Amino acid sequence: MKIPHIETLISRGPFSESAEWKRLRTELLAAVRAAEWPPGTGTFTIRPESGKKRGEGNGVKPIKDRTVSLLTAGRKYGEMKKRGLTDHRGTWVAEHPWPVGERIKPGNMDAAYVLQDAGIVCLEWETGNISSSHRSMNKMCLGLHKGSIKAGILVVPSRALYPFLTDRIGNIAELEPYFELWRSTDCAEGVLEIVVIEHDAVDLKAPRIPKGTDGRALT
Amino acid sequence: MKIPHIETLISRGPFSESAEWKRLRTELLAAVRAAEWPPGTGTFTIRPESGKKRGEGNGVKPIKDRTVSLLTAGRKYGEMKKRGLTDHRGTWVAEHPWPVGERIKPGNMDAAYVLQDAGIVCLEWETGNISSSHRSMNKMCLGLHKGSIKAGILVVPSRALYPFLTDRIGNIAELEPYFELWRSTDCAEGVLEIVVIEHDAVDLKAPRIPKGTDGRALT
DNA sequence: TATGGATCCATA
DNA sequence: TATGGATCCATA
Repeated sequence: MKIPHIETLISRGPFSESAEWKRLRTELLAAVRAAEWPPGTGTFTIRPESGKKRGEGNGVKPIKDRTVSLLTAGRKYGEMKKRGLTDHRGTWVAEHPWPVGERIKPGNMDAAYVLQDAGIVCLEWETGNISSSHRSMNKMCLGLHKGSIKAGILVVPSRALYPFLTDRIGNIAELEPYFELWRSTDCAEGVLEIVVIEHDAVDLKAPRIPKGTDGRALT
Repeated sequence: MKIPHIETLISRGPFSESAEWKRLRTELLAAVRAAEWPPGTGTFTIRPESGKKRGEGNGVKPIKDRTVSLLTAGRKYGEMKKRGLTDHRGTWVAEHPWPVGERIKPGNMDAAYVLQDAGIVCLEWETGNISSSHRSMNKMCLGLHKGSIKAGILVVPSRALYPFLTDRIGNIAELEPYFELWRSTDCAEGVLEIVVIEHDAVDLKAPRIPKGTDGRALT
């Protein structure tokens, strides 16, 4: 997978300049670049078919799988907790709960790295509706505002990849008008970045990425 | 329709204390209270049937219609523009475009009041997915941040009304963890409020609010 | 093409 | 019940 652009919205304070963050960022970007289609090819080739119509084009669910599993090596927060493993310092963990919000638990992060000292680096890979990307960004901004995360990274498709995926998926173009708002987030320190992804190649003979409704009786 | 709660997130500067704002707010709340079901009854009676399952419960689209038409008296921005009417000062107008964002036009407001001096009071009635409420809030925060709107009001269902409507509709409970973030919006002046709505009564014999064919609905 | 929305899904 | 999706719709 290509990364045509990285938008750095916030980068402030000692952690943003630390060797640890540089290492984690490099690791994370390498895992994003390792996303592939079809599986096992080492590159991301998309079938150029519009995703807007029912049952056509490419679904989005499998796209992030390899990145998350490369980073976390299969460590999932919930499963580890069942086995009594609750100290994740120094590792990436999938499905890590959010440390913000008291009255309502705000769901899980796609992946998180728990720092040795204190704080969390959070990865959100957006494959939902564009409006869902706003919730992801807000969640990371809230974490930075409250000081409960040290860095937040959102991964979203480029406008070139967007038309081939399920209609109205999160994409960088529609987030741009809001950059100014997120840059102005009231936080003492931290990092907030949006990583843009794009297919390596287009091939009419590439298999479609299945949509979540395949094999299910929707008719 | 009942208004069990109004959450005032921002209220700052001269406009927030002006007689004009007090008048507009009263007008707006009266129009919200005038929402009704079934049409013509003067009260909002909901059929207590879960909206989560396919084809069951109540859709959301018609709920805001009466409020918007009472406020705007049928004035729609697009239609008036066609007839050469572009000065809306001193009136409420439906489907008013957003004055924020240059590279991408960020859609329309449900209703807006154009002030005599400068600035706009914006009403967003959220009947979309909860994630869509985040986009609405971000849009209003961006408008306040840039000074292009004077007030933003979001209308969302209470948690008591929520279960009877289409699954995952915007609701006040899921927005609460983010109040702290929106309160901290960097803006010089303005008003930001969330108006919570709830049915007046429940009746097993009330007609269902019809659902449309969006999303994963069939036919 | 572009944008806000509306509707169900998967899983804990 | 609760939460983050995933998918398709309506309209300009």
